[in-house]
Amino acid sequence: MTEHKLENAARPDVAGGAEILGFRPLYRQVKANFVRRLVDGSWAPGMVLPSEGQLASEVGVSQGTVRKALDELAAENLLVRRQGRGTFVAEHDEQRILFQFFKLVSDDGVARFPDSQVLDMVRATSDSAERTALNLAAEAEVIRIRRIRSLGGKPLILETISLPALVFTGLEHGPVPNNLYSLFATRYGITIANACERLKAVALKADEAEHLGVATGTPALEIDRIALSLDGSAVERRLSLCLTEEAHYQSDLR
Amino acid sequence: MTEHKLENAARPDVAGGAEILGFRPLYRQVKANFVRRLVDGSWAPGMVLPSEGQLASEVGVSQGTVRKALDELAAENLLVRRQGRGTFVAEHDEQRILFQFFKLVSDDGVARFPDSQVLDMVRATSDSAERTALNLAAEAEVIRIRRIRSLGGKPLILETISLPALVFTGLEHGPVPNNLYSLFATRYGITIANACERLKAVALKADEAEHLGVATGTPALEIDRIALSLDGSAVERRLSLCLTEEAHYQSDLR
DNA sequence: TAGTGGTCTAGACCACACA
DNA sequence: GTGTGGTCTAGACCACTAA
Repeated sequence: MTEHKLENAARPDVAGGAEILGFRPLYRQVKANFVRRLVDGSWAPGMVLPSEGQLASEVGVSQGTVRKALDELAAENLLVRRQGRGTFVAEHDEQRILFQFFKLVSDDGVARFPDSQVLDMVRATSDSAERTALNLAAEAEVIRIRRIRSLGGKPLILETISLPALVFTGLEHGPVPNNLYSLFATRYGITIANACERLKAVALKADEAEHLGVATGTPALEIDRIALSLDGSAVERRLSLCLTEEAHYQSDLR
Repeated sequence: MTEHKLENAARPDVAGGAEILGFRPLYRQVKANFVRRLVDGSWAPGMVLPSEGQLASEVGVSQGTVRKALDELAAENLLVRRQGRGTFVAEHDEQRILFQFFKLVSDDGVARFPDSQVLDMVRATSDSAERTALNLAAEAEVIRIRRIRSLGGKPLILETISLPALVFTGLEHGPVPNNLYSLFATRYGITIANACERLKAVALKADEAEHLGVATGTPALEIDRIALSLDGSAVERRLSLCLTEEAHYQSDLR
């Protein structure tokens, strides 16, 4: 049986162990413990977790404390809880991507997943923007993928994806699936947990415009995404140029 | 003393009252009760709420149930909880607006609140876009405000705000503060709870460009915001044209 | 019918703010 | 010190799912 211990014995912080770092609630430690299992792959996407009671006795806390840890992970979309069935490790299926990461929606309100057509894929020395985005050392190499994404046969997005070559070894040989994040998970054990995007309006350059079948200078929405893995490290930079004649970026402020 | 009752007596749903609508947890009813107090103004922005224990005995449930309702409201930014001090009704101060509603950030990463200069303010018949956004009847009137928002003296945003004239009576006479949402709350008792934004890239028209001091055709980020009040009704439409040479729209995907 | 997550309760204790 | 929210526990019962 695999070992999954908390920081200390029974009640680490209460029994003295958190003098400097301040107070660290038990359920946070339990949560960190669970995140570790997600990172190291002992809890893989799609799996059913043990029941709350089992987990509770395993880590030596009450069921309510386990519940609070699981609830937070579910709120972060890392787990999915279903009453009567169990708690599952979230998968990067199209539905989740569409819901969580794909904010470009057709103006008629229907959210669809675009298909993609790869233009080129190279392994090259990173440029400075890539190094900043991905926290790379000078001279580090990246795998660079360019593709066109279309909705209903109409080119909509010109996408440039940069990945650290050291992490995604061998990716440049082989096909590029439409759903990259699913590949990251299955082939490299890397879960994309969240991302931040910076949006600007830009005028398309000649070559960009040509790929999208519009005139040079056409305004486009530039989305500069940095995707973070479960452990918080930047693992993907994705620069998208989007036509917004018949689509828009949906942002909900709560 | 004001009356603040739950739907039924002690345990409405458990004691039979939720046959058709399905199950409605007690803490949701408590939450709805609390939202009502926020809407009708008996809990006004800035106020301290009674303690959890007091609320619990008032509505006749356990402290844990009240806690769960309060926690959800805090998660929705309607309340602010501070350990050792109490639970407060959220205010629309600059900090909150900056954090919750203002997503345009200078590229250097410093988030600042822009000043604004009103171009004009009229009361007029709504156009069709405004009627759709605000759910207005044909011929309904709106108050329309146009203003320039600047950061460090540099024009950044051309903003057109449309408000239902029937709701914001008399607003067109009188000064327009920089922080409109605070005015909505204090003068009209309307709390902006959340908003949704649709973003596009557009080319500036001649008059728009002139106001912003750039060339006609310059690409701009168009933000079409619909702001909803606590009760879920659309109370503001705000169309912003933003220059994104030195700023960007920050969107975090979790 | 058995097992899971979801709700509700009651009580103890901890961390924090303020007078 | 006193009062607040925050954590942790234990146990009962409810709602949902699947066998």
